[in-house]
Amino acid sequence: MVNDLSDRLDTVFSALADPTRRSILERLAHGEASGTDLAQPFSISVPAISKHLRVLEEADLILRRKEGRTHWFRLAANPDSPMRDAAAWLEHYRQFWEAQFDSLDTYLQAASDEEQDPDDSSNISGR
Amino acid sequence: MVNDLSDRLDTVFSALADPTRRSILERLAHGEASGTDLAQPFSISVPAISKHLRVLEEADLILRRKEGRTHWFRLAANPDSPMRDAAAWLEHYRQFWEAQFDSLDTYLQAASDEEQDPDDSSNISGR
DNA sequence: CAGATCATTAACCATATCGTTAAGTATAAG
DNA sequence: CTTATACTTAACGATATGGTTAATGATCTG
Repeated sequence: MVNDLSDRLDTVFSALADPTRRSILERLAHGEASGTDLAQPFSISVPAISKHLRVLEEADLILRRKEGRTHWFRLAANPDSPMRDAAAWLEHYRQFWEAQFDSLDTYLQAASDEEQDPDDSSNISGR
Repeated sequence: MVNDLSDRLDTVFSALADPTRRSILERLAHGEASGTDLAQPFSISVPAISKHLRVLEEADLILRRKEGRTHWFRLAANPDSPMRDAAAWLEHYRQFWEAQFDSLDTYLQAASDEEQDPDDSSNISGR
């Protein structure tokens, strides 16, 4: 099990860096599915899917339940899902990215406001 | 240059799956820095840093500006940054994860009034 | 029991990744 | 011109990743 935040981020980002694994997660967002269900849409072999499922499971992104010979998989939704760590990490940068993206707009808006509203001395940056 | 969404997600998630690269991005969030600046905090060799910078650059996460012999790097903040794709992808799942984490009655309530959480200020999805 | 089904593990291969050291390129400074 | 500085490229090695086929395990079904 992965405990350190940086290790968790490594693990979750690399788990998400594969299109087959992202597809599997998308499928699981619609509900629990068996290994066969999950393998069906792909042209790769069943063992390859099995390995992807293992990667997702070890990243704590999915959970496995065995019922007879069938393995059922579902998204691991819990308060310390590594997905939250990833989302939090990205969110931090999203704010930066949007601030940068908005800066020209904001500048132009501030410049035009200044003509009508000279009282604007506030700092735009939130961080 | 990476164009397909799935390829962009592959590229950005794998770029983010390395702690050194995430550290570099964190450093660059504070402002532009030279290669030397960026290499300084790490115990790895300068060529190793150079490679990480190339990976981030090719993922369109950073931009390079050459001034004499010095290379200056900054975060690539633009409307179609792949970081946005990554954030949007995760955001979709974050909602699912939080919905699952919330209690059953919250789920039932959400199902009955079928409205968005007014507290949710992080909707960045363009779709 | 015998065979079919669901899935994993083993063994292998090709390619990618992350690091190294050594050499090369380009620019600045003495 | 010579040397120092900033950085990249080349060549290499160890390990990881993503796929394959073949074999194995475990459970259901006739």
